[in-house]
Amino acid sequence: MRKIAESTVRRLSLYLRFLEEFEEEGTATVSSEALARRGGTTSAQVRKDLSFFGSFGKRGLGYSVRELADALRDILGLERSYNVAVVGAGKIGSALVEYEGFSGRGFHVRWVFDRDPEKIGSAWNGVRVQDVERLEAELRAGDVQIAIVATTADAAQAIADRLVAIGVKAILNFAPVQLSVAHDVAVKNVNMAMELETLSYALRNR
Amino acid sequence: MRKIAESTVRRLSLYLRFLEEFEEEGTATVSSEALARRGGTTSAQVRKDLSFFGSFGKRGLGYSVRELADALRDILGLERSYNVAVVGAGKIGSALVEYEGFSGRGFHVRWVFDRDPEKIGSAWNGVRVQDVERLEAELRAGDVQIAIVATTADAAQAIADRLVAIGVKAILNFAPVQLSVAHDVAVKNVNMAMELETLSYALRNR
DNA sequence: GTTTGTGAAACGATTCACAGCT
DNA sequence: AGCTGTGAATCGTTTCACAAAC
Repeated sequence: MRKIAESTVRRLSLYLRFLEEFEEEGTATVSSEALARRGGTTSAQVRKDLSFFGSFGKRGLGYSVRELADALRDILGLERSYNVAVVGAGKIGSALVEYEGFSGRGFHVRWVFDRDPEKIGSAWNGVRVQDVERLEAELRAGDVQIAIVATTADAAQAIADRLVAIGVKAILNFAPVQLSVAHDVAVKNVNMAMELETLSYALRNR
Repeated sequence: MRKIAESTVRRLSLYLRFLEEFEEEGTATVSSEALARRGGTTSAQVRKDLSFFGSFGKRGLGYSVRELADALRDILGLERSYNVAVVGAGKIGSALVEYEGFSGRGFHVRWVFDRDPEKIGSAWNGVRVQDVERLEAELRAGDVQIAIVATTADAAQAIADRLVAIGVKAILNFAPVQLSVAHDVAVKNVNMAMELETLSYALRNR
């Protein structure tokens, strides 16, 4: 399949959210224009994004909200469900485990690891915090698809190496370091300090 | 000043982090090549990014780590400090308040607001959680530059409207909605479900 | 008449490649 | 000799504009 830009995939994910809102509102069809307005983009952009994957609309009519939402879930791989492991039971890890938006979309946190003996053994949202030493033992047996690294900066690379060795192919990294991994592993970085710095830059020029 | 791409600003922020690492390691000068390697980009990209703001290196030699770091802090607006208000004292809000990476970079959380009476009055990291009804009263008096919205999806837009009315010009939004604000207000969205969905898409094609 | 789907045009970002400085 | 700074070339993304479908 042709390579799709990251920006396109992010917009598809946005469109899906809007379609679900439309669905709740009871709207049966939408035009590319209506979707674009809600997403702060243009109708041509919406149509181009969709055109990479097929044709989902009816000319003169627009898109069936239900059908397009199903198509997007299929494109994004969201009909299946994912087993997620969180490494690092700090505040961020804890926020993620309890985050509603995950399980509703098929992302199930099955494991939480930490190295702090104070935390090991406590249960979070029904998931027991385990010693990070047991990472390999637990995850090799289980069927983990996605790992979330929410450790300190200095521990993150070593954890990533261990996750990759186990066979994890997708990592969401909250530690403020650039992880280096084999090129067939997908890494997404969320760096809150960096986000604030781009805001700082934006404020500078006002 | 010429408009700079968001992607460029994000890389500058990354370079700064690397420069600080080099500084700790005691390295006095770096080449664009060395910076590029650490950031997973190219030397030409590094030089081009910097060239938008001036010329900071010495031909044949590279960049002084100290000088370039200072220049980047200046460009990003990080020599000043920011007063930050967090709205929404859930898990995410709490993670942010205690996040080390913020105060070290001049982002000081001075206010935390919530509507839950159970939370109001408790102190977080030395900051007392206040009733969100007092948002205007508190922030008009204080000098707030950046607001972090960490409320539920349904409350976020109303909070954003109130923040903008007070004069806030920069919002970091963790609620999974697209905020609509006046065009002179900078909004950065961090949407963890969306990040996981792009990982889901990445896994699909392996 | 309305709205899609899509080549072509315009725009923007990255990479190349080299002159110029140290 | 080594590395920066930068126009020019390339590559990728977004916008335009319109023929085709309903």
